[in-house]
Amino acid sequence: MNVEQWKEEFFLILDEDKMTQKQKQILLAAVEVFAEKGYAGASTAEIAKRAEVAEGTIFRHYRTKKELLLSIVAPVMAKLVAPFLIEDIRKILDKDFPSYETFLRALIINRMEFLRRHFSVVKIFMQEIPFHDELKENFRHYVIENVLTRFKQIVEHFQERGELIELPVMAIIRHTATSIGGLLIARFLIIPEEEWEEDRVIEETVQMILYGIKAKG
Amino acid sequence: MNVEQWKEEFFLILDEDKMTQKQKQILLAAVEVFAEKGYAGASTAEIAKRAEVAEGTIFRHYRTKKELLLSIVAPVMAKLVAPFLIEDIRKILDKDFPSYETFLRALIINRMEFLRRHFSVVKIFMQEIPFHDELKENFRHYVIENVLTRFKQIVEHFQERGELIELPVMAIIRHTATSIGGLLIARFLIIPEEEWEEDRVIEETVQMILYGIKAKG
DNA sequence: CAATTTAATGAGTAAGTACTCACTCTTATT
DNA sequence: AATAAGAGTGAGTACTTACTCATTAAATTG
Repeated sequence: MNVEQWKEEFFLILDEDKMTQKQKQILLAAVEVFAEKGYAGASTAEIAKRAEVAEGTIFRHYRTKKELLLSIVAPVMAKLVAPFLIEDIRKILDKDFPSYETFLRALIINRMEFLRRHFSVVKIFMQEIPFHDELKENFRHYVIENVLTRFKQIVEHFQERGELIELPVMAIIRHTATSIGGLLIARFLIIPEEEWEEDRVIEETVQMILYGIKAKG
Repeated sequence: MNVEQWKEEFFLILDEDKMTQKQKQILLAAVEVFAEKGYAGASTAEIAKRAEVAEGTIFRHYRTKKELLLSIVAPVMAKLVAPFLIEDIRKILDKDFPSYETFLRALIINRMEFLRRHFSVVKIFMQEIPFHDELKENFRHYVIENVLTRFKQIVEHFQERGELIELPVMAIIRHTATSIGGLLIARFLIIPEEEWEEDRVIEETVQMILYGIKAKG
């Protein structure tokens, strides 16, 4: 995966201007090593070496190794829920998303773009979640508070309009999220080297989510 | 999660009889610590302590820490693909699985039972896959060789019979696996404490996979 | 340009780390 | 009961770990 690809975007999330050159090198190297070996398996010595920086410099900017991890992961996690941060989702519905299908398509494209930019950091985040209570807590708060409540509104909206079946809202959300997540994992984690016709697989996925895989008639 | 629950089954996979009492304690403790802190974050000192065994005893039975990890993970991985190991899947189809729906339902129930028994070890396995090439290689071989080829046969079979839509086989497999995986992750990882009406959510999942979430008419 | 703050260094430290080994204890075999 | 073989031990080893601190270099300010 190409470092250059997400580098700029990554520093747009942090406030890059207030960082020294060496600090940027440290973050870049840390992302690399954390993604490769995991937090526990990564040594500050190696991060320093790859950043071409003295080990002490790391601890001038980050008091502990864990603080370094959080400074990488936290801002990306904040952006992870971005598409659900819209103040009043109901104003967006019908206008921008006249159907669940339109919404679905936009969501998939949006999340694909996000992962293309921040894959390394998201990978670190997912790898480390089981071992750090701060991450777990933070994630639960973000997801439940923002994503889940908005997502519920959306599903209920289209259920009221008769476009979605009357299964439990959580079941529909789970199935939608799961199907999109599966596509993203296949695309970026399992077989990233394959030539993906993204437009086609997105359409296939939308179709399967909405109409299932059973033949009609 | 309940240790007692999977303990017996776990030792059925290994050949328990040829192990000493202390060796069993070591394995049990290792599973516990690996699941909690990850491989790199787990120290042999702590494993020994929890197993109530001297640290040297661990290395009497396992030459390295990694050998200990593999001895836990390998046999469970072998069983992971069990439902697809049937010699000739075509003999099973139509007789035991007259429809994809029947097959789906059986698969979900089977995998749920499996996870209920081996959740800790599967968790370790999934946590460590990114960091150990042996695991990655082994998994790829098992999955591609066994699961994928059989699964392809099954999907093609029901496509020929006109029960499944004519999307690419891999797309259908991905969507099926993804939907089941999502259910299992929600059930055992994200909200295991919730009271799950398993029969109901299984039926919901089967329905959504086959018919989607769009209302008819 | 001098003064002061801030960034960067790398040798040093105490607390781990996985693993070894000479030894003892237990169990099975003759 | 004597012998052999394996299981279990825990102090010891060489090495790595995250983190500190006195010192030097660079940048910022009056």
